[in-house]
Amino acid sequence: MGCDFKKIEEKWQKKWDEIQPFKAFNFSKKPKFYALIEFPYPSGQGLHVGHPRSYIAMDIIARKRRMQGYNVLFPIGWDAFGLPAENFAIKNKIHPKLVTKKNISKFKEQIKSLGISFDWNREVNTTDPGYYKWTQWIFSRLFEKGLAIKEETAVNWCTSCKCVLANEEVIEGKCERCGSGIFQKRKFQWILKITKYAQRLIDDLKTVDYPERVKQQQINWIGRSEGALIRFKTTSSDQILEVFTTRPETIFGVSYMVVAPEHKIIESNTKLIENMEEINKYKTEASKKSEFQRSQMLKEKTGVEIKGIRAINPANGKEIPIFMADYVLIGYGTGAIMAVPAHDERDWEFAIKYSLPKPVVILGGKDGEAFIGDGTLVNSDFLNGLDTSKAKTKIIKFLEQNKNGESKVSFKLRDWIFSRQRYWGEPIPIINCKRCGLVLDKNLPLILPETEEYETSEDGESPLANLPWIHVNCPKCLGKALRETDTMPQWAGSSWYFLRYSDNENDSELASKKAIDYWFPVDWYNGGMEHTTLHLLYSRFWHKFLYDIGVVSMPEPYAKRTSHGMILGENGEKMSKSRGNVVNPDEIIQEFGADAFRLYEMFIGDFEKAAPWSASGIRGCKRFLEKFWDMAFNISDGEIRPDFQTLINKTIKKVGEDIEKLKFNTAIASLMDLLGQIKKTGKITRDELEVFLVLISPFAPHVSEEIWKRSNFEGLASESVWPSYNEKLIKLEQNTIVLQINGKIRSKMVADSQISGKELIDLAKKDEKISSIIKNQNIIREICVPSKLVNFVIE
RNA sequence: GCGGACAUGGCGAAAUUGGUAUACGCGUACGAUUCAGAUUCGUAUGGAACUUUUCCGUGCAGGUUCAAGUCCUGUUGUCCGCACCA
Repeated sequence: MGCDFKKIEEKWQKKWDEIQPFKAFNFSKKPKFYALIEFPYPSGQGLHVGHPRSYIAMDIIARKRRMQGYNVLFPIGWDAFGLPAENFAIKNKIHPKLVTKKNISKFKEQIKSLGISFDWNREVNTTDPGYYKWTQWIFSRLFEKGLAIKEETAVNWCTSCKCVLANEEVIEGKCERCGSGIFQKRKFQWILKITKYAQRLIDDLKTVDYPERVKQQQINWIGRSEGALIRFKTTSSDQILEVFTTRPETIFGVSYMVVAPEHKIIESNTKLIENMEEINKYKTEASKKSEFQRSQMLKEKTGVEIKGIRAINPANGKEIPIFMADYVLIGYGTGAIMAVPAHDERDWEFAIKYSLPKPVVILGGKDGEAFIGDGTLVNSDFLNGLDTSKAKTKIIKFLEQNKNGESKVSFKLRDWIFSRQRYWGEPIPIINCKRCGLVLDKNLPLILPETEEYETSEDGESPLANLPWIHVNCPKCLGKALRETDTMPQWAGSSWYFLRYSDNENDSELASKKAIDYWFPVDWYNGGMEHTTLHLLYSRFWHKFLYDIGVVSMPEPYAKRTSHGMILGENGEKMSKSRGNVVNPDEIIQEFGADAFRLYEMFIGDFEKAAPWSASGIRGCKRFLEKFWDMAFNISDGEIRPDFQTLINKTIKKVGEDIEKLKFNTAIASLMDLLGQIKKTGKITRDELEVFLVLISPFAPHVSEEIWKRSNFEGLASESVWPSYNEKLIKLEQNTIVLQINGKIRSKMVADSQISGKELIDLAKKDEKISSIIKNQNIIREICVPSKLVNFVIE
């Protein structure tokens, strides 16, 4: 009997839309389960075969939870602000709003064709004013609490996107999106003080269930280091040079200071500095280098001495020179360091190049290189003879007493640069008033104005700057004022979208406290590793802020996070248009059906690892479904046959446990195995079919639903009850026992699982093969693993 | 350079506390069905040899153990993250 999968799939997708078996209920007597996938950016290329890997996996989990009696929230939405839609709009002269709308409907159609059990009533869209009203609302609260500030800082500038980028968006010195080089530029920007939450973002990782590599990556990104802040007086009357160091105990080994090219000591001492020309030249050259170029040059250090001012070592009062060099970064610590060449590799190289002294203050190093280990202090006055850690404590105490420094924790994490010179984003609800300063526009949502000109200008001004929209009256003094023209980055809307799902139609709050308390935390969140130091970190930060102001009741949004691997092209390379190895899910579904597609994506390999697509691999999944279809109409009334009790109970256990561990590939393998065993008998009983249908339905829901219906089971397969297994039935009455001599397999036998170890050994000795070997041999040891093996050790 | 992960047939991959290595699928070969092809079904499929049997096999070299894909030490390779972070 053939099977028209396409027709069946359409039929059940329509039916599910009507009956809505996947609707989540706010407040229910059932236990709640919140399953979340990263909502997609609806790009013009449509759905990629990589997207569904996450959706199908969470769909399987969501479907299983519903069958286990949970009130499941499994929502989807659209992360629709962002550059690609805008670039497409510019190129094709279509408003990004229209492009986005079109893309969303395409995505929606594609996702629906996969039969994912999303609750479509909960759909959200970050570009909807009813949604971004609340994104702006959160920004406003951040502003009120002083966590959103406008400041001139060094920013990453992408010349191609004509836009600033957050630190997290710079990958190997290049733009995350377009791959162009990034230059450092000073600019007034909106900044979110994520660094205020750095410690908590590390600490609370202990309270959540994330993969170890995700935690580690976040910890490394935040980059906590303990040390001291030390203030060096200078020969310029009121100029103090502040440095951060993790090795304050080496202070007697300081032979010079270094400041970053962007350091403000230059501007405030132009009169004292004797070689301004030389310095300005160095500064200009440094600013011309992109961050990528700067890191490519690695350890080749350059610098220039700042003549005219010297620093004074607070430990011994000695005067030392100050250099400017681009191996010191303005963005980390204080943008200045105390250089200890004998005990720091970078300072060592610099000191060699510029013939500076390298006084040794810790014993233990070799000649000709910097010693960075621990040891005993020498040449260090009152620290002499102490070991590194004691010296550290003592010097910090000394500095504190003299008010020249204190212990300090520093983070690599930089504040989040939050403004973008772009059209297609949430307007920042701030009004610039000459009299009142920055004033919140409380009239939300602040609607993104209509325009035909959404191209960024050459000078890097936002397209909004040219619109009459910017003229507004100050809400405080009612005088003439101007609107902020930068927009928020794409990461804004996605930093809280999971909250909106809990109560997506609320227009008086971002979501009611009651709904949030009911659904949160998210029980299981699956997403890509590429978001570990972007969305995942940003959203944890926002959630903590919302916790602090009482909007949410727990400090972490996600109880459990997992990550899927990428789906690669058939050649094992990353799928991309330019490589010509992109697989279009529409074509696959057209040819093999959604169920085969779903099965194959889960069967392809370890869920957490990258896996290459295989056109022939999906064929096997399709065959399996066809076999199943044929079998299901070769049904005979009756219970589970005794011969199948063990295997079926085992399979229930295996499939259930494997789903929880994301081992979808082995869950499917065990279903294939079971079907193969049943098929050998030429028929399937009704009870066997029922169990099999329930187990396979999360993986292949359409065909399961159809067979369920045709076999006259009650209701929907999607609403059936997940079976339990009987542990007693899993244990075999008889086992194959492996018989070994000196650890090598020599024979096998079948034995009752009840019999004792001693009896087993006796039986083994009687085995024909074994007895012929051990005859005339000295048995030194007899080892028995019940119901598994017997091993005789002979000389 | 630092941190993390991984290494198993022709391919994607399985393998509980150390206890039958290669489950399941793909591919391939042969056979059946067919006018033929596609599909489907059946059988076989790590390597080697003197083939009812034996030996060798989980990147490489050692070690622990009655027993190692699994544990330990060293080593090579691949991938990922960070990268002058003071």
